[in-house]
Amino acid sequence: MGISNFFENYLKKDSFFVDKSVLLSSYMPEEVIFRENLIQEAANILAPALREEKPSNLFVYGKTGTGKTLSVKYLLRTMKEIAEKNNINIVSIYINCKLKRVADTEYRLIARLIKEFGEEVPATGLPTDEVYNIFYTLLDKKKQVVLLVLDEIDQLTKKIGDEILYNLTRINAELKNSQICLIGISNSLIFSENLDPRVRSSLSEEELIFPPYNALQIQDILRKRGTIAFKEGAVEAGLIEKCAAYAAREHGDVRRAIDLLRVAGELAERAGSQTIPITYLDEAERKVESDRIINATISQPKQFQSVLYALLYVSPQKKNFFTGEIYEVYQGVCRKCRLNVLTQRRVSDILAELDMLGIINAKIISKGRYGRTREISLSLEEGLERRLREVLEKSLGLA
DNA sequence: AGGTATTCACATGAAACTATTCTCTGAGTTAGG
DNA sequence: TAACTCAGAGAATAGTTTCATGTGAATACCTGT
Repeated sequence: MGISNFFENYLKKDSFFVDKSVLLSSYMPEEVIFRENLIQEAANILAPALREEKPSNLFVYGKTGTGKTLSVKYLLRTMKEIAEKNNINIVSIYINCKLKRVADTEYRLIARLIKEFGEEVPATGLPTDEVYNIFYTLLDKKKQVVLLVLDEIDQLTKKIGDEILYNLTRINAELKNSQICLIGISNSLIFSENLDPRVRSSLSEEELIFPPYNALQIQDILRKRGTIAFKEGAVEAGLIEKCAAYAAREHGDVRRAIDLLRVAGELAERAGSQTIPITYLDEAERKVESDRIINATISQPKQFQSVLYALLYVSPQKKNFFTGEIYEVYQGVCRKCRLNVLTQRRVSDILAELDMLGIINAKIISKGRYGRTREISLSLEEGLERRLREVLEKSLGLA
């Protein structure tokens, strides 16, 4: 009874959210503000595609949340509209190379491309060059310009090297009808430095760098989205400013700022408030962070989790630990939950991964005569640490 | 004292291995004509 | 004889092991004063 009452009330209670989707990362605004110049430049580069000529390959650099993906998608969308209106055959394909089990290997990337052309290819079992051949013939069936966007391309090469990129750049030579133009998006500014020179030169014929937004720009963006997302007057004075300041502090990441605003809204709504007070921002920040860590953790394999559990297990007693110490504890954890014990080599890698994910802080230090190791410290909030421990105990089947 | 050589406890890299999931191929089997 | 079945070969992938090499600075060991 209580529950159905709750739902009734929930429906009646009018929310200050008008359109929450505006604050999700999937949202595509009508206009991309503060990026007009860069978009114009990119447009100049890609425009030949409208004349069915191959544009130069383009590379887009910039930190997370600087509007790279959004701008490129926006540009492609407009180009597509124009192309359709004028009966020009342009195919644009957007692929995020980071997506696990979708496009994070050579085989899967090509398989994904084939799928974009409407054919299916099995997830495994076929030799890679077979898949390449299918892709070639598919691509060359009719005359067209293909704009291929590879987002987070640095992740791809980090994982499997730059051979695919080399193959992709060479495709054009083999095609009779079609032309393929690569647009790479990378978070890392130094990405192309450790690339095969041949690939580098042909891949980054043109480059664009997206600088971070400053606090004022972030404010404007937040305000713009806020007015669509919330009812008027829902946002308390200073909220946007503080939210922007938080994000600007971290290299001007707008995505983060928008997340923060949304979560603060959700928290306020849940608390039954009519407006979003500034005070919710801190909690929102904490929630965003802990959700990120919990999610990252539960999607990892058991062995990974037990290493983390070992860390959490000793953390109340000490502040800093070394790899060797953790390995000792980890072995105990494995025995308890009947996992086979991995080598120290592997555990070392797992610790490095935990560092990458920002769950632990690890620094390689030399203790002189007493060797060289990682100095690890756990800097999680009390509440999160407890929650994480519970999650892990459950997942590992510990009482 | 000042200089250098060792040495520790791992880090980091590369290659190879394992288990799983999947395809393709072709031999053997079946059933209908 | 065409259709079907099913085992075996071969791929891709994630996670791991094995082997090999690298490394920063506290200490041990000199050396000449």
